[in-house]
Formats: sequence, structure tokens, C-alpha cells
Amino acid sequence: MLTKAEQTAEFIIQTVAPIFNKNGYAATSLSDITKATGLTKGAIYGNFKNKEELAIAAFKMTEGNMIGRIADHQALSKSPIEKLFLVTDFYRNYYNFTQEVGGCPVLNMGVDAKYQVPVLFKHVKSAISKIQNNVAKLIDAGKECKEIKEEVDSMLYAKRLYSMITGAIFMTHTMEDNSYLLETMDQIDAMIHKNLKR
Amino acid sequence: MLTKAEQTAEFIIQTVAPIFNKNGYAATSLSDITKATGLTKGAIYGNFKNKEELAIAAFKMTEGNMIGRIADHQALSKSPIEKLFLVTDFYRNYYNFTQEVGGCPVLNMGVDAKYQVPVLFKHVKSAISKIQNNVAKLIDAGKECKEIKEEVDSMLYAKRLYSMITGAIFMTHTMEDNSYLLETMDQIDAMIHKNLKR
DNA sequence: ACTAAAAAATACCAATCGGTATATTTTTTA
DNA sequence: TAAAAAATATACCGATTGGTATTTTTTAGT
Repeated sequence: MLTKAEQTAEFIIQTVAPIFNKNGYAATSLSDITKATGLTKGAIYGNFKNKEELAIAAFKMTEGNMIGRIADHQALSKSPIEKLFLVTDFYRNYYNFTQEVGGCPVLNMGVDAKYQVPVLFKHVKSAISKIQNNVAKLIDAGKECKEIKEEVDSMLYAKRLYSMITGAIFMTHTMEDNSYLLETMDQIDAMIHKNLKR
Repeated sequence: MLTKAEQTAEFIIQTVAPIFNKNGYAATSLSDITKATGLTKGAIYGNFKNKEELAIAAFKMTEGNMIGRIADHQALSKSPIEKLFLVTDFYRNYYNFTQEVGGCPVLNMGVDAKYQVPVLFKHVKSAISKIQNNVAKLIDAGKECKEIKEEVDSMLYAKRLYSMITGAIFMTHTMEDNSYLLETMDQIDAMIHKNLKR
């Protein structure tokens, strides 16, 4: 059973995560946080050391949730190459998904935290590495079960894939046009068929 | 001849642009601005209505400068398809180029201004449109002089191209790894050769 | 060189910032 | 159910925020 404090901490994180994600670290004030949660500074600082720690906790929660959802979606197939297609399939709905959390946390915090919140920025980098490594492992697994060409550079394609995805996320969010995301996923699927599939 | 005020305004913009670009709008304070310029608030507010107007002026300057450099680089060839290759060539050096100005203004401000500074955000969107339209026009010109296949959707490819570029910019900046940019430009060049070239 | 106008510096404003010490309330345990 | 402990609220802190009114300095025209 969760203690009261654990419940409150979780509630604060859930409430505050989209605010940090939308507005960025500096533009999110303690009064934004107390207003949104209906709690006072006492409750906030009783559960978190300071604003930075809260922002990091919020990012980690959103990131974990996101990675969890990708993993769940990948579980729909046993085949590595099919899991790859399920990744693009996941990102096809990413515009809707990110509306609830106020945009892509990796993109937003990658830009926002870089010169402002170095510790948070490290978490962003490690989130990117996680996702990329997941894709690279998928490609390697695909090689082993003869679905994917032996000669493909798995890390190169993992980086290509995630770079294209991130670009599409930025473009659909700033141009408010989902076609970037959809188009890019088609493009990636074609790339998988042409360059990876054996 | 420029008046004193015009000189000062220009100096302020030049000094302040990289700061806004790095730190974002909210995280750039008036004291950051006065400290960097060596001027006082009186001088700042004598030349700009408020912080927002200054941030917009700074973005427009950096954006104009960037677009100007792309245009200059494109001028190295008369051939539309060669100009396309010169675009990727430009972005191959983008990591160095953006170090001086503190990152990519379109990416940084696109993320930063979205929920914070709507007017600035509009300028970002229009900057993206400008670049994309430039690429689309290049493709159209390439069709007319029989360098590029008649059937290619020029706007589709312009969007693809810029989306990939932006993704690469984000990735090299946050992972601090220039290979994303270089790799993506190779990938785009290959795409031009395979899908666009006649 | 003198003067009018423009520009920049100074001094100030209320509001808000992140954070803390203390008091009060709520929860847990005996 | 009473006491101890945990959690939350209150009240406050100095520093900083963006912005303005006023004074001083600098520039430009004659």
C-alpha cells in the first residue's frame, strides 16, 4: 500500500508533467504548480527537494510511460521486423498521444533543458539512447531469425529511424499538420522493406 | 547613414539573439540582456517596446541571416538539382554554423515559443514555410529544365527533406554528435539521385 | 559653439520568483 | 483512542522579474 506522501507525490507528478512539457522548465513557476495541483508550497516541497527534482521526476514519468507504450505495442508481434513496423505504427498515432501530455517530452525537454537544466538534459539523452538501442536490438534480432539482411548496420539504421521520427514530430507539432508524421512513417516503412528486409 | 538609435538597436539584436536562442524566451531575463549588452534598461526600452518585441526582432535577424546564407550557397550553381545538393551541403556545416548563434533558431524557437509567445511562434512557422517553398520551387525549376522527373510531388519532397533535416539538427544538437547531420545529408542526396533525378 | 531633440542612465515600481521556518492538520501506530 | 509521526498549510524571506517615469547625457542640425 502506498503512503499518503507517495500518493501525493504521484499526483503532483501526474498533474505537473504536462505543464513542464508544454511551457518548459523556466516558464513553469511554483505558483503554476500550486494552482494546478490545488496544493500549497508546503506540500510540494515536502515531497520534492526543489523545482528541478520535480521537473526531472515529471520527465521520467512521462518518458517511462511513453517507452512502456511502445513496448506494449511491440508485444503485438513476435517477429522482429514486424515489431519494427509496429514502431512506425505507434508513431502514426503520436500526435494524438502527445496532445494529452503537451507534446513530445524528448523533443521539448531536449531543446529546453540543454542550456538550462543539465541534469534533466542528461535524462533526455539517455531516453534517446534507450529508444535507439531498442530499435538496434530489434534489427539484430531480425538478422538472427533471417528476416533482415545480415549486412545492415543496425545502429546506423536505428539512428536514421529515430532521427526521421523526431524530425516528423517537430514538424507536425510546429506546423500543426499531422501529415508530416504519417508521411514519414510511410517513408520509414518503405525503407525497412527496401533496405532491411531480406 | 544609420542613426545612433538604429545602430544601437542593431547592436542589441546581434548581442541578444544567441541568448534568446540558447536559453529560450522565459529563461532570458532583462538583466541577462543588460549584462550582455552593457547597456541599461533605458536603452533597451528606448529601442524596443518590450521583451517580446526584442525576441521577435532577434529571431527575425537570425532567421534572415540563415536564409541569406542558404541563398548565397545556392548561388554557387545555376542548375536547380545542383542547388538542391548545395542545400544538403549547407546543412553539412550547420552544426558549426549554429554554434555561433546557439543552436538552430527554427528548432529552438519552434519548441520554446509554441505555448509561450504566440506571435514569435507564427514567425517560426512562416520561416519554415519559406524554406520549404524554396525547396519546392527548386524542384519545380528542375522539372522545367528536365533535370527532375515530371511526376514528382515537389511539395511532398520539400516537406520530406526539411523534416529529415530538422530531425538531424535536433539529434546532433542533443546527442552532441555531428554524424546525424552528415548521415542524413548523405541519405537525402541518395534520395535526390534515386527519386528525383531524371 | 549653441541649442533642440534624441538617446541612454538612473531610480523606482508592484508583482512574482524559488525557497524556508514554523504552525497546523492529518495520518499512522500503539 | 491517545500520542507520535508524518504531511500539509501558512506566513514569511530576500532576490529578481518586466516595465516606467524622470533625469542626465549624447547626438545632430544650424
